[in-house]
Amino acid sequence: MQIQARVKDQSLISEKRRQILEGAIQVFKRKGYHKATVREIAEEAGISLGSIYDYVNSKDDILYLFFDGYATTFFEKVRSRASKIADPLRRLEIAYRAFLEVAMELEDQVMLSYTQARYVQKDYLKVILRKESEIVEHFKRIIDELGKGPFDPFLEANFLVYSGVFGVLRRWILRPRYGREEIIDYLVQTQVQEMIRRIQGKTIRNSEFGMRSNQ
Amino acid sequence: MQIQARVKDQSLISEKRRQILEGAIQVFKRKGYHKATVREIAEEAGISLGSIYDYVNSKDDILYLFFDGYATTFFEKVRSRASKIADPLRRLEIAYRAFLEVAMELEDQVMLSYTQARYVQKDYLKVILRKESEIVEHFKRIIDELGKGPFDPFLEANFLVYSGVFGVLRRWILRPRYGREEIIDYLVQTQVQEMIRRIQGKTIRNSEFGMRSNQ
Amino acid sequence: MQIQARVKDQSLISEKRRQILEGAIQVFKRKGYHKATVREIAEEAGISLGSIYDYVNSKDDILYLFFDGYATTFFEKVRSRASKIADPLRRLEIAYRAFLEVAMELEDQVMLSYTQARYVQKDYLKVILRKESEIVEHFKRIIDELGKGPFDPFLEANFLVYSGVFGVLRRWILRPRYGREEIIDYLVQTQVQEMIRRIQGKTIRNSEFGMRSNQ
Amino acid sequence: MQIQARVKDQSLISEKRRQILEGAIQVFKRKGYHKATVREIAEEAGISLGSIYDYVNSKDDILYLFFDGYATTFFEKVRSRASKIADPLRRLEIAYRAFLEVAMELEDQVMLSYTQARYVQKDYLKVILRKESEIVEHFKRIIDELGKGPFDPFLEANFLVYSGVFGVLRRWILRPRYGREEIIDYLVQTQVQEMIRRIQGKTIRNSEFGMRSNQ
DNA sequence: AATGAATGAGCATTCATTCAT
DNA sequence: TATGAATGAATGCTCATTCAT
Repeated sequence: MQIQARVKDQSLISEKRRQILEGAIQVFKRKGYHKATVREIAEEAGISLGSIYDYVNSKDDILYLFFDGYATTFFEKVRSRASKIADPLRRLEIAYRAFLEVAMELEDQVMLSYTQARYVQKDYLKVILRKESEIVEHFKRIIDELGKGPFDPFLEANFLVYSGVFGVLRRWILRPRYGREEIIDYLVQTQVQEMIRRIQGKTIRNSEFGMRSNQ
Repeated sequence: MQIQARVKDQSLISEKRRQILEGAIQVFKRKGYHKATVREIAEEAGISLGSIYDYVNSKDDILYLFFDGYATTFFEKVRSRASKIADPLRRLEIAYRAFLEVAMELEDQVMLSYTQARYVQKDYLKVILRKESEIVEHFKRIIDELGKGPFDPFLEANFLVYSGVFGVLRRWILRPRYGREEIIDYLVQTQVQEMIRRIQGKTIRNSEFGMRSNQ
Repeated sequence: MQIQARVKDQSLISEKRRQILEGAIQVFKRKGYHKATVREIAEEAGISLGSIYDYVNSKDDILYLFFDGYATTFFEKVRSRASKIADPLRRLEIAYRAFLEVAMELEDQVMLSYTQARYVQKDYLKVILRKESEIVEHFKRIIDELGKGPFDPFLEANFLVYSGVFGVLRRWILRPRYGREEIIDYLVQTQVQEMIRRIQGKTIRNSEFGMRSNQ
Repeated sequence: MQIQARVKDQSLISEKRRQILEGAIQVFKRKGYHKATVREIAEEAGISLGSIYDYVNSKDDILYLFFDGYATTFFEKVRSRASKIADPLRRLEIAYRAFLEVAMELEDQVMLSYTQARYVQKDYLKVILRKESEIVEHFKRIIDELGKGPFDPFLEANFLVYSGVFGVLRRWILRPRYGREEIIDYLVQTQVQEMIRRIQGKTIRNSEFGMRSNQ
């Protein structure tokens, strides 16, 4: 889905749109999509109000661009941390951990994505959902390699992804009590480890499992 | 938190507010809180525009009343299905199943609750969150009775509740593929059964576990 | 100008209208005619909202009734204090002093009358102005008896009446500094005494002039 | 007290505000502040409804701007006609005459100022009253130079100013009968001349007094 | 390409008035 | 007669979008 711009220079378009999105995210974070005004976004982006419409056709477009950029970034970040480790058990853990870390890194965007999704126009929504489902597919492929378990792997993958944003979506209740790592460990052990057990009947011991992937 | 009404008759207030909320939920479902107009809510509720303001002081109040009613109803429904069964293992399963069923029953409201929560005014939000956390407490108490497990029971309870709305929040992707019962069974078995296992080290066999609680 | 009432009983009408006006004056004082709501007037009057419309046809009517009542009361009060003293010099002073005292007594109504007059409907306005001009006529007649002076007596009478509400209309600046009597004496001596001097060429000595008429 | 504008260009702001005020005064004259709608003001001002809010934050602001502009203009006009004549007797007469002429020149604004003053917001009111009291101070200073009279000079100054708008506030009754000059002469002779007499014991003969100051 | 002033459709809210009980 | 719930026209204000410069 290509958004039309009045301006021709492609590299200028990318640069300005990046600027606009940066501003928009700040404003969306503060007040959500609806209460955000284009004026405020322009100010936050350090661009003139009129100029926004040289790069975007409507306020809706900004939301779409946000989702589009977010989905792309998210997926790329997760994939870039994918390991080449052959062992599918470790691969799943590492991929999930990467997902959790990226979700926390982009927590504002994740939050926005889950609360503002319904406001993108129908035709845009499809594009976004297609992108979002790539991440589910990514996990499904890894799960498939584990072998056949008692549940449909697509369902498992969907729940895994859903579980992965628990720390972000419930942060207002979790944050004051639990540290980032605590939540990550909890999720890795209760979701990934148990998924592996139920598919392969194996229990991975803590000594070899649950180590932080970074550092 | 009491919402003032211009009208005195309490039973009339309840009745009209119910009517208003019914209309509001329809409209919120279609367009979300912000795009919903009070006019449209009035129409949908079969009440005149001006009359809405006899029962409610602002559009914000309608959102608050929705959340308040939703949280109360939800909790009551879940609690009303609580069993007197002494066995804490079965109690947890039955409570969780009840939660899942109520969430699906009230799916529109659950959905709204998760996407529109940020739009309630700050002072109202506190009241609502207090109510919502009761449900977490409810599960925490049941979990506590299982004994001491490897994770903080409040964290476990929070995740359990979060997992319980998976089927609703992801319905657009799950619905076309999986039936209600399939999702319920999946969640009961992967979340409750495995939680029990990790706390008590017991595995409940499928033959005695995972049966539908209704019928 | 007769205001129609839905109710027949004349004495009931008078009584209720008095009640309504009492409430209305309180509210008008607080917020002026426009910001006063009929609901608030009803509350203040201790009468039901709907019932107001049994005695009055519109909010405008209330304003008219206020002016009508005010003008009548004012004139009657001033006239009732008129003396039978034959000396026209003393008569003028006594009448003016009576006017000042009544204006201060009814200061809220005087104030309302001067600030809200423009909001009565055109056809009502005529009736009110006719009544108000009676008071000017009253003074003109007294002035006429003084003899022929250098200025048109109607102009003199008008200014006299205008000067008489100085203490009320400027009370926010005068009140903190000057007492009631101080203002009255100032006006009597500068307006009445000098008017007499310019008409009759006489100066009334303070010993025989400027004494308070009451007590 | 500075009113914020969305627009930056100061000279544009002045120009448009002038335009808005011009329109507002027309509408206020016709229906008073409350019945005036912003829509109507916009039309009368030849500006779009939305644009009004680029120069003003609320309808209240328009009223404030009116008062502020009026008080400033009035004072400047009066002061600009102040003479350098050393004789304080003549100075008082000339200043009063200037006041009367300005009041009649700005009669619509004077009228509005006296009837709509109560509708400005509290915090704005202070600013306006401070400005208005400058004119009283102006006269008090001139009176002070006449010497010590029987009454408090601040009280005298206040009444003088009050008397000065008689012709405007009572125009509906005076206008059909008396000309502008007739009213001016009446006020000058009865208020200023007699004030001088009572302070200095002098009578200024008509031959040297009461001549029009212009032409 | 960039700017920001101008536009007006759209919305929440108020309140005089009506009318069923 | 009295009551107060119901009605909807009217109004202040916002904000996405356009367009002249």
